[in-house]
Amino acid sequence: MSEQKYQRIWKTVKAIPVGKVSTYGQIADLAGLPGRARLVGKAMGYAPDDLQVPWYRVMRSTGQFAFAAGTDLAKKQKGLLQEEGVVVHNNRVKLSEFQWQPDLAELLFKLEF
DNA sequence: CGACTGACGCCGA
DNA sequence: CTCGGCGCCAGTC
Repeated sequence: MSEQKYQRIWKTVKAIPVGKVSTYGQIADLAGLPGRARLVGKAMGYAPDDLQVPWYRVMRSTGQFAFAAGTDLAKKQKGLLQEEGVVVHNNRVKLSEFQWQPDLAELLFKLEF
């Protein structure tokens, strides 16, 4: 199995700081898998609980949640983000304000690729 | 092996 | 802003 890819994706997602969000596409790029946004989505679903991957900080490139408004997961995601101070409006987040802007030093330190 | 299915993304109408 | 269409790729049937 391509366990290796998932490991890299999970590690990258864990590097997202509290109070910030990222997108599936951005994670794919940072994990060295450009164009594999869908794979990131799968990786979130397969992520083991004990890894404590902050999947709720990852959304679509539009700032929309990955789930339809009203669903359990969407509500959970909204709650968790608001606890971190991220403003959520109509099932979406203002990326221009909350998207994670990783700097090289941070990536080298946390990802170690 | 082909068809279908997504926690996606971009572009054009 | 909404649709439709296409690219992408691991899993499943």
